[in-house]
Amino acid sequence: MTDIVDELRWRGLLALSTDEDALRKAFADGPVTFYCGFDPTAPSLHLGNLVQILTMRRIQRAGHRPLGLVGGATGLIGDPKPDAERTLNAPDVVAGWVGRLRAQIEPLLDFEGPYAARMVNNLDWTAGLTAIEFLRDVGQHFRVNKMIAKEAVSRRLNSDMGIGYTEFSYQILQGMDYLELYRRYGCTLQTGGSDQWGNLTAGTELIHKVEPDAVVHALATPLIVKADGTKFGKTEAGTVWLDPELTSPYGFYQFWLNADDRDMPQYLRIFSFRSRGEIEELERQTEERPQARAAQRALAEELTTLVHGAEQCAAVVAASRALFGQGELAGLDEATLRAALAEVPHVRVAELGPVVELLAEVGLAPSRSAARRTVKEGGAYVNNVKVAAEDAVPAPADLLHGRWLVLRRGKRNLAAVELAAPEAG
RNA sequence: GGCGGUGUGCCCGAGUGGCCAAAGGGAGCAGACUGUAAAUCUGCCGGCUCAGCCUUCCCAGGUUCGAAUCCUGGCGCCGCCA
Repeated sequence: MTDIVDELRWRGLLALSTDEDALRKAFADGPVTFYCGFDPTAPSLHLGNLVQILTMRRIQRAGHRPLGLVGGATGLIGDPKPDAERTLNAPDVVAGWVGRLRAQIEPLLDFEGPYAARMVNNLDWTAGLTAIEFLRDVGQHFRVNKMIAKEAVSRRLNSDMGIGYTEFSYQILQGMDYLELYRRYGCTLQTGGSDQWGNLTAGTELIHKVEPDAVVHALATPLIVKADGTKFGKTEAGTVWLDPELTSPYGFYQFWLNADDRDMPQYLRIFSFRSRGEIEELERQTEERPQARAAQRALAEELTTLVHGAEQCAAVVAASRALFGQGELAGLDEATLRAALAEVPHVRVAELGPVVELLAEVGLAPSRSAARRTVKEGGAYVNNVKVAAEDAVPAPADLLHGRWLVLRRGKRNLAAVELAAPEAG
């Protein structure tokens, strides 16, 4: 059996750690209770958070106990960003987000058996704390000299905007979390992104001070850097969220399917639960037959199934095939067509207007002027047939099953138009 | 509080009275090529009832036949001084 540290290293998930040999020994000596925190700063987690959840899942599978922490308290304060002050969210909003994040993390961890996971909320041990207790009992262990040395804090201190006391205190709260989890559950490892390194070590340092005998560790995953230099986890539409309301399962699947070949080895290792042999085989296929996109398909299906379920995954795979199948739209039965179109932007009209109007209405073009340009450039399609004239109007005969039109702009921007059924009687 | 500077389209940035819907770059979009990838080349890149018209250059007034460009007031940002 492979050592989990070796595996994480092979997968490129190990950017920083406190003491690798000590950590390796701890893993070997028996179940390690470890935690990773997620702050409710939005109604959903995103792909960056998914790296952390899946890393927890990996460590759990290697025989260790995860604590999934949702930051009901830290989410009220805000982790300092190097470039800007965060806006504070209302307590009831944050509380609502706590519940949503929990629901996203839980299905990805195992809550049964000897290595059962547990969810915790740091509001539980901070809400009742008085200001005096906080300053005397916790504050005394933190040296401001060290606190201002942390990357995000020092960047802000050296900028014109400075940093507010609220955000400055963040690392104390996160340090307390680790100490609290050490005391409550014997937690001896915290994982997180490398941007969290300062916060991770704030915790280990605090524990070393107040629990001299404790041996605790921290482990950070690297920032994912794409081959083209752009930020990972974003599309033109913005952040890729785990919540199906914010990013449709179709959009989620398409994100992976459209990944750059050069990023595939990295993505497979970080996100896939396939064996090393299978991953290397997929990497080989990408090199030999890139046009088949075997790795993209495999990873897209694996992750869509994991996050959205097998049923949703099958639906979006079918939808993608139907919508990108070469001109076979007319051959699709209505149920398949309807399911496929449910995955793309959709508009219902009472009568068929010009193509330019439909493109703008369904959102494929930001304005009619832009839609007109697209048609002029030959980038607009109705049912996979290029629109030739600027003033073209779809004919009733173009309707699939008497009511559907598939609009496309460019190669991959799809939308559906549905003709509302005529008034009965 | 004083003095000086600055505010242009998604971002950076040129433009100091008409030839300005506004140079150039970046981002983005489309086409060719392809594999729903990357790279490259070409075109586009305020809106509209599109060979024309309408609304823009921080905001509000003013000068002028005509203002992104000049004047007055306001607001924001930056720097130096107190």
